Amino acid sequence: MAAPPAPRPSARPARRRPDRYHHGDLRRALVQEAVRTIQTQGAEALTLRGVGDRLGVSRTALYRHFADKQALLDEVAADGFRTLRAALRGAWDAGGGGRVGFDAMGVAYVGFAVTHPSHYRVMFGGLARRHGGVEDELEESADAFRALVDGIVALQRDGAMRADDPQSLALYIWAVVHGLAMLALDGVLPEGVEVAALVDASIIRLWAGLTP
Amino acid sequence: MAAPPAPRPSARPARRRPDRYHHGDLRRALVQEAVRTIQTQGAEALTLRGVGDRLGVSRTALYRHFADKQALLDEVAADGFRTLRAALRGAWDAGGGGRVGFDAMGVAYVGFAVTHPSHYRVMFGGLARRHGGVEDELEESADAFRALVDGIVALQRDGAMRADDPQSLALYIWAVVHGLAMLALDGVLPEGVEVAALVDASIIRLWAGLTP
DNA sequence: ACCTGAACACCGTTCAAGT
DNA sequence: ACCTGAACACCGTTCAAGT
Repeated sequence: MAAPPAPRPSARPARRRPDRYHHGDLRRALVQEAVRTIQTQGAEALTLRGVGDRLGVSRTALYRHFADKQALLDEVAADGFRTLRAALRGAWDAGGGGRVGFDAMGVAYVGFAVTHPSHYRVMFGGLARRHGGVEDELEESADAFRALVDGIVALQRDGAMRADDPQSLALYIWAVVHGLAMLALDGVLPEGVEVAALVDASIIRLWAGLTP
Repeated sequence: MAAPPAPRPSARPARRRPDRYHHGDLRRALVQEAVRTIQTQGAEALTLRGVGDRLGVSRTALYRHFADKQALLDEVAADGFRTLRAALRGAWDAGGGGRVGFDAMGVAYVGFAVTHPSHYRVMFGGLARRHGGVEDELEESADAFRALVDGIVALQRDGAMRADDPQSLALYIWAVVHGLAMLALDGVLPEGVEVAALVDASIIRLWAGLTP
């Protein structure tokens, strides 16, 4: 078995190159650490000091890569929309498209929110601010939304869904799954109501309004 | 017409009782001021110092009436649910019940969220914490939910809505309006999409799944 | 270019003290 | 009982300074 590749062999003159700067890509490391913190401890536990500490970096190092804390959160949100879009496309493909694939997308959407509650909240919490800096996030969220519209168009082509404006239908469907996700996250579902069962039942109700 | 009842006539000996402590009901004043601040400046602008200042009271006076800031927010949320419930019942009654009244409730629900965005967020943001202190808020939110269930039962009695379990139907309908409200609040609706038009179209789609 | 340490303004909360 | 002022721990952010 070959030895692991020497890490940047000529890059350290003495023993470690005085441990100059910790990261080749601190920006990425910061986002990853923020995502990890949010997922494990919640968004309110995310402090710049904590992120820096855990990365072995000063608490102001972050400002070399982000304008402020919100800019870091925007990047976290964009990352979440990328993951969500991949989950939606994966569910659609795994279901072989059609109504099965479409339903799988709905389940996958709520499933993402329920398994990443804090991340999901950050994703939507930041979108409200319409001014500069959220372009990346808006781009990614639009991409995720497009996965839904694509499914609708495919279903319409097969005559499986009514021929209304795809974007209008998509907004309505998005509202349904987003509403289910938020109700589940906010813990307002009465005792004994399983999220999965509610989602299944809702998708059946939903389809009654979507058939041609 | 009889004069209005005198407000505790013997309760103030001199003229104002040396202005001792500012309020007969500081607790209520704190909640009102918090609601006002949230409505006009947003929830992130709500600081205990600011509320105290505006009421001419020290910044720690609040702790005589609330365990902490979150307890104040819980009260704010409960107040919001009371207002929401009244708006829903009012819409139902104004529409004379039936499908017209039901649709009016949907419009009123989203309307409340859109006109009180920060308050609406506080109402749901606090519900997630299942531990002590939110009982008032849970009570009020359940009451608002009941306004919806009552409407469903009435419609079912008239044969205007399918005879599924009212609570399950109510959760589904709540998810739709809550999803619409949150999408509108989070500013993710594409340019040119009017909230009112989206709500109207959604209610039509929704009804397709609700008729018997 | 990239990172650091000290400093600043602001926050929620505690607590001994006043009436 | 109800309120106050000083103090504490914690936060995001700025900035002059280091390499």
